[in-house]
Amino acid sequence: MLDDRKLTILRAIVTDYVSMREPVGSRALVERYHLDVSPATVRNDMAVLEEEGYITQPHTSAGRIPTDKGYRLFVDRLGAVKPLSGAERRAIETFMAGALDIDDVVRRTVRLLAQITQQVAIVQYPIVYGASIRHIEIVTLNADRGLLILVSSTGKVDQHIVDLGGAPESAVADLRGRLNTALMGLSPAKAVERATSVLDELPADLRALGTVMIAALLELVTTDPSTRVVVGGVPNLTRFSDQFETTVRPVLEALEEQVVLLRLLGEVGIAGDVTVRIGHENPYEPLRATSVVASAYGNSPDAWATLGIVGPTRMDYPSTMAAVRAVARYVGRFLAEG
Amino acid sequence: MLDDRKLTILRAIVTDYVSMREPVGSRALVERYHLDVSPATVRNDMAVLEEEGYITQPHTSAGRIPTDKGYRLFVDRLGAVKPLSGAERRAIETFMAGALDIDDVVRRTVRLLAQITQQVAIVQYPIVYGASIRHIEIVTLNADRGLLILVSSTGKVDQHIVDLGGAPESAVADLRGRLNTALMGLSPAKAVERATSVLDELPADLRALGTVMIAALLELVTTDPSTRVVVGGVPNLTRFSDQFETTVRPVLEALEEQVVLLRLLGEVGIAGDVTVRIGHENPYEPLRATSVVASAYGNSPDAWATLGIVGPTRMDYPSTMAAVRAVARYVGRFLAEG
DNA sequence: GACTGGCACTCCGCCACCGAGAGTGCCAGC
DNA sequence: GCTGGCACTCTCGGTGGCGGAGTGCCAGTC
Repeated sequence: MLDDRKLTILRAIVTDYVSMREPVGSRALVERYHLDVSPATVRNDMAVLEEEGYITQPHTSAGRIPTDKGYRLFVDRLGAVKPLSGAERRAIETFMAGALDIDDVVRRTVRLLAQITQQVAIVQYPIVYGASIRHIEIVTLNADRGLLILVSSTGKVDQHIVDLGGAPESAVADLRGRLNTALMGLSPAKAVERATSVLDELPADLRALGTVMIAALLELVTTDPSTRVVVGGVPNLTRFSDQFETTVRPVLEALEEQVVLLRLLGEVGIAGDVTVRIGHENPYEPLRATSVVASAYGNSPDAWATLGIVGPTRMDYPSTMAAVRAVARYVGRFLAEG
Repeated sequence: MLDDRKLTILRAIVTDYVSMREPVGSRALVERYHLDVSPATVRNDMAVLEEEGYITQPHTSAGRIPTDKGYRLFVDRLGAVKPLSGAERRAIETFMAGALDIDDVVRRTVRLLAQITQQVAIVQYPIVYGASIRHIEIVTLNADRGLLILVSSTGKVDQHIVDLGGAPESAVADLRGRLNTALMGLSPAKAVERATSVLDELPADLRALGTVMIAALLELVTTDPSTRVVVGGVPNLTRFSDQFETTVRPVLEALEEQVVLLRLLGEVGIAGDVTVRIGHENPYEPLRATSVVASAYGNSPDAWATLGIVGPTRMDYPSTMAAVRAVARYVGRFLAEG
């Protein structure tokens, strides 16, 4: 159905439309891409492509623009991988060098990604599957309030305010010791399991405090795990002021909701493979005029999460995909090395 | 120079322009505000107001709009304080109820502020001046890396990755003990002072580890203090799509830079007083078409910081100021109560 | 059968033009 | 000091004409 020339034409339409931002016509196509046929022939092919749903016309007697389906075919079969420029490679190296801790890595990653792709970047905090509990601390702030602090083997620190109910310092110290010996080195899942039996073994006078504490611990372990997402490069949206209602507003609204962002990043493939969701393929309806390019990152089983960018469907997919992949790989290595 | 009627007219122009979003003319003014004079008289007054720089015309034969100077006078002398609606009061109560920890309070505050004012909200993390060091913990992650954790009396937890250089667990425990006894209960400033003398008292075998650790401690205490800022309500910007270049783009760019945000919030008065910076009064040049309404919050010396909103100069100052003040007060009380 | 040149047609974008409407400044008069 | 009247200016919406870009189709050619 689609012979080579038609595919070439589709590829040309996509590249041209992305760079020129205008519907592309048959004459321009033959001239710019040295197709050795006449405009009329190209028109015939375009008619077929349109019939098949790969391209469309904004109005009669305008050039053609790709549909979501057209972009999809382009991404799947036509886009040549565009290698990163030297400057981009250097940017990646220098951006990440000297990162301090997890927070810093994530912050730098999001900036980097936004800068290279010139789009809005989203980075999810690494999920620490293989992590184990390294230390549990209970700090009393005053007679009533204390702080439960949980340190994981990956260096992540979570805290939760707890009500001590006026328990004496000795009781707190006792409980801390019990919790540490019981839970140290366990995975979160195992810790949850074990925690309830710890509760049963507690002497009566620690029972009340222990219940509160383990509830807090449970909440830390279950709810928190890196549902956190960081966003950057929002001003890049201003490049699309002509698509205010279809792109700028919906993206700004999506960025406000962590839940939406997580859904957007969700269901990406294995690390190293870039997933592209084009227009209506997005799970979040208002973003039907934008595309998401995402990838998992983190090559160790210890740290694994996703990152990506959001932009108008009319974007330079080869470059963007290359950039997302490169950043994902680099950050993955960086995390693995420590 | 400016008699009562002229002031009334200026007030009317500001209120009308803010609500109608159109230059306001003499006839409309007389009708809507029951001024007992003719349009011609109003015109004469307007001519004076224009000469004095309080209002201006977008073009000849258009109505007048306020200048920054006009808004300034309005805010200083003319704006009647608009009490919050019942719904707004209830929103404040319910939004904050059930906040878990400092992070949660800040997150809720920013949402609340954005929702009530319908503008972009900015909240700075509380600076803990009166805070003292409550606990210092050192957790070893592996042979080389450890985590220094600092808990303050306000429940804030900071951490920093440190290089243990293969020091034995006993040395780490020893150092932890020394640091805790030496620094517990001290204010950050005092702790910095004291830390260097702790270093001198260390036995030779702890010297290397101690140096690393105290450097990390110093960095935590000095650099970190709540230069963090949280932003919310960005989609509210889309209400001003007609002012894309003057409002939307510059604000998005400002939001990307923590430094800029801190400067914007900077130099506000004492808690409870709302500071308004109109247009060119802003320290950040690109925001010359927008205003900042900010207030300090936190009525205890323990926790003190600023919050505010950014929006177009054409905003409802009385309502916005009332909302900012109300939220600042409420959050202040909330923090003080614990 | 595939490609091409030619041609009629459509639609957009631009510009000029016009009239209505809103608002002003100014002036003479009360 | 205020007012009614008047001429003037400028914006805004609608209309019409025109060039250009691009298409679809058809008959003809290789």
